[in-house]
Amino acid sequence: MSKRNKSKSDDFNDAIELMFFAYRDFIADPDAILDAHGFGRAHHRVLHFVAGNPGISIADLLDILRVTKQSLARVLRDLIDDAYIEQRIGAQDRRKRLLYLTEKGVKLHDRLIAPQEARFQAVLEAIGPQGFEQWKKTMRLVINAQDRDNVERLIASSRAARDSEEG
Amino acid sequence: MSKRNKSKSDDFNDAIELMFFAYRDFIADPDAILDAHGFGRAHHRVLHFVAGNPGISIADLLDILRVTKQSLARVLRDLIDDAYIEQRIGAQDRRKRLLYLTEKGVKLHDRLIAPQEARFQAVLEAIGPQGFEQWKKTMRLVINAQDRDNVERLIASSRAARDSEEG
DNA sequence: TATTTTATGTCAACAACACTGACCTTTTGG
DNA sequence: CCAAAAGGTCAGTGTTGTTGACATAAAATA
Repeated sequence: MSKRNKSKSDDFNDAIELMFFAYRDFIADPDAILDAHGFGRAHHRVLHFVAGNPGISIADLLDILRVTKQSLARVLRDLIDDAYIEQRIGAQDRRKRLLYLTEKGVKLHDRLIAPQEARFQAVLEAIGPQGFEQWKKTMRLVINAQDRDNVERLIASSRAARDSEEG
Repeated sequence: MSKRNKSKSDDFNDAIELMFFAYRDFIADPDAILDAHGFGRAHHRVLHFVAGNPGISIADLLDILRVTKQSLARVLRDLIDDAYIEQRIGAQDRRKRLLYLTEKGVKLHDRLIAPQEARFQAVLEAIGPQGFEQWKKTMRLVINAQDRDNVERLIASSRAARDSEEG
């Protein structure tokens, strides 16, 4: 018997490669749409998290994206100049610039997530609701333990934002 | 009953955000190690796929990474100059430059994947072997349908490469 | 009220990593 | 012999990230 059994290190290597390839395809979808607008992935990320967290402050957005404010400023400037995002001065704290998608911004964001939703629709159809829930549960475990609570809160708040629009 | 049920669009948005955050943490692990060597993520990707596919040609590596040869050339030059990777002229086709990790390259690659293996070790312990297999099955479905066979072949060949070293 | 801190904006320089386009050599295969 | 394939390289460009420094307005505090 020279044939080796499947080892743990095999399993983990599979997982590492699956993360790479799955993310590569997942993120490649919206690129063509972005290109047509002269935008990049950085713009996409900003649109997405402003969509999910309307009224978010610059500081909070920086925390999510984990980039410097100079880096954020560039893409945010593009999005504001082209009227995809608007800033409103905070009511309680007038130092804060609260970010909202404009109607135009909502439309672009919808177009960007459409192929990603379609991708997961196909996954859901293939494995069923239970399997899909299992997968999400597992993905949560891939996230750093100390970040999980924050991510849960973010996901919950973006649900709430979507509910109040669609509902 | 003003409370909305959980909708499909909620599920998909969860999935999209989980992909973002899981990948962010997953990929952040090796960065500190890379920094110490003056390398970046591009170097990591090259090391990883040469490790999994010893003797791979430039063209095949370009197919996997989906970058231009000019982009690959830069990081490959760094890795060859610092003796992490060596090139051998193809025996059958002398035009080909087959890539192999040196001993030094193997060591660096081992250090880079260690935190990622540890991450998935923790996931495996939390959900068990069955759940882990389910997760991998689902991740395969996230990959573009037309790419799945290629990815399967790649994963299989990197298993074989590891087996012949460790076994 | 005076001072400090916070939130944000902005300028400049730089680096990593991707791109396009062009051109070159070596080797293979018809 | 000659076209095609595999690879290397040079030059220029763009996106996205970084540091560091400095500015302003508003809030918080002494």
